Amino acid sequence: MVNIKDIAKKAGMSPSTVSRVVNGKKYVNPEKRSRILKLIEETGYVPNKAARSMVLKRSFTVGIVIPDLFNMFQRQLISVIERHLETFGYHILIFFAALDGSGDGECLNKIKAESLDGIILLQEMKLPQVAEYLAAEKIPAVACTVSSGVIPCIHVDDERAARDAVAHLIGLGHKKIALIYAGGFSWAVKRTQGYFQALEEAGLRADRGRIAPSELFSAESGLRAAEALLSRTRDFTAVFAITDELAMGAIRGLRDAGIRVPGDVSVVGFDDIEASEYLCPRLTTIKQPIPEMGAEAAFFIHHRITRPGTDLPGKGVVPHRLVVRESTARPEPKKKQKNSP
Amino acid sequence: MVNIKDIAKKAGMSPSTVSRVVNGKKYVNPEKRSRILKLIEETGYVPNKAARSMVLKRSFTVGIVIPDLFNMFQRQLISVIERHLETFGYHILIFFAALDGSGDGECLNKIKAESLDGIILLQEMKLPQVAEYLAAEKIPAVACTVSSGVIPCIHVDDERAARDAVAHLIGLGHKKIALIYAGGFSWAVKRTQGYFQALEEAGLRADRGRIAPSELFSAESGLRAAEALLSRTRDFTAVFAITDELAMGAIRGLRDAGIRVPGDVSVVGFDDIEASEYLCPRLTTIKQPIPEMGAEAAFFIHHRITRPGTDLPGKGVVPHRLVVRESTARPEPKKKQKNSP
DNA sequence: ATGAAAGCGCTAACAT
DNA sequence: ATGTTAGCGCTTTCAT
Repeated sequence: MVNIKDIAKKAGMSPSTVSRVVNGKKYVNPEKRSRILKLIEETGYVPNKAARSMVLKRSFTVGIVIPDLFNMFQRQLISVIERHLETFGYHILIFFAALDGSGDGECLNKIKAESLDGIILLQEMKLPQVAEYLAAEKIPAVACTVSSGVIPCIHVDDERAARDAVAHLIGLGHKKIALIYAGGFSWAVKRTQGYFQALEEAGLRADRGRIAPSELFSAESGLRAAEALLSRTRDFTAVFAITDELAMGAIRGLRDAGIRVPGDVSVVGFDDIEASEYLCPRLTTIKQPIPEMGAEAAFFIHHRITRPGTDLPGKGVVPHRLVVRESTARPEPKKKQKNSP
Repeated sequence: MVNIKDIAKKAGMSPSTVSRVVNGKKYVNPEKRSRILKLIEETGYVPNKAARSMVLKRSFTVGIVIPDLFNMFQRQLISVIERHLETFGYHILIFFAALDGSGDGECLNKIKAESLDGIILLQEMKLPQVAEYLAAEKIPAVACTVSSGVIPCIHVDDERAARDAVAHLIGLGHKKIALIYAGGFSWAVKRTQGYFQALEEAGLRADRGRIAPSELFSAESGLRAAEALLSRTRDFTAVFAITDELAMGAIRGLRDAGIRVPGDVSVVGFDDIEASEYLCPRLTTIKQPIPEMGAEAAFFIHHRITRPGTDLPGKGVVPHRLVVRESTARPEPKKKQKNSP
């Protein structure tokens, strides 16, 4: 690999001069500059990042911590963040952390070793040392969708959004609304709280039998949850799944059981992932503005790196939106037709 | 940030000793070792990666080059690769490259700056310099699903698989089979070739009017392609889409036009992404063994890094499999019922 | 405007 | 078994 000394030697100048050229500093003779530039071009020289980051004490990379089992929404979000960060000239290092926090310590060590310029959390780190380290080293951090102590967070109002989703169902006339949820994230508990609130506000009581826990956040897991729910009761006309992926599995489970969606049962999801629009029926859901969230997270980190001390503009709460598609409808007047004749 | 000298000073020893402990070398007094270990524990010391990689001339990171517009299949693949590489102790640096190769040069520079230990290509780099650089620097490289000159590649036999997919349709009795495709990748052209071959083998002639190009590989783009196809002709009973995502959009387009799938038109995809099983109807498709492919790519890179000179075992061709689900069926006997009465 | 020299944190000869 | 030293590639004073 060609290095700065090689260039200097070929140009008959010192490494300092080459460095100045590379970094666009002033005080260098235009002729020499162009000669060096040509040499760089010819040799394909690129400064070694490790050396650079060692002396500069900046790594030009920002870390993203994500759950090891990340769902589609998170995947989309990561992709957006990466693209933006890339634009700002950062590299992205991905750190996987177990959902249960068991790998937090190890993850922290990896983070420490990198001397990151900034970090974005898509995963809640339970380990207090993480926040402590970040604070002590003054490493800019933002969380996105997850809350992590004092670290600023970009997110929708999950509780309110979930309430909106369930309220939509109630508004349609549903009274018996099932819930499919999974745990492990603060947003997940907020969403289930939103469900209960909506019920309460409407004077409906939550029936424990209609609450179906899912082990993970995968579609398959949602399918299992729906099956379990169905094996227990069929006395509901709507389902709120706290993520689209869960809803995706739930719809499958419902249909497999011969239940029409939304004919017999309406389904609402949360996230609005790409696939939701291609399900059948198209999924009614809460849209999280992924592009905005990702852009904001990336921008904020960049801003804090280049101009430290800046605060997150506003509270970091981005607007959600109920997207009504085809998976929700009014409940059918009477299920048992014995009244009609 | 605490460094090796700090530890050495606190322990009253030299940095070398600390280094030996950290790297698990022999020849260090057990007592001193444990004292140092305790210090490391207390201070939370972690060796600086930049410094380490500078002297070792290894970065402990492998790069993954992916298309800037990566599809769901690629996303799943990346995720598998990352997990495996992580297991081997590598960090993963993601490089985005434009589909058209316009960013290849810039991308190469970034790669150069990193002194990567290895690189995995999920994107075809058109720029010859990339392969040259990799060869010159003896940086292990594997491609996955894409072919890139002499770089070994892990992939299914795309042409044959596509042929199998279309042959399945033909076997069902279909004679008028449409194609939805997009370009930019060698696998994409192989798949379309497979389509033509299957037709030819069956003595069917390919009708240009039934070939629908899609701009991108997104579901939305597939939807558009289906709409365009439909606006031109309805004279087909089956569709082969060269990716599941395209198929996903195509099914949507078909259904929106009041066409039943598979009642009126059968659809086959390619990839078998997660969502395929949750579509309606469940998508019949060619399964690429993502877990195996990812594992193999990661393993190969690790092997080449640790024991250079090793060759890719076999040709790197992994088996595909036709997964028959619900989106394909025999064509209905006669569309126009004027014959039946 | 340019070069010499120091130093970033670490490892690996080389001494001892 | 342990310490001393040099050096990885770069940037940055500090001289000149």
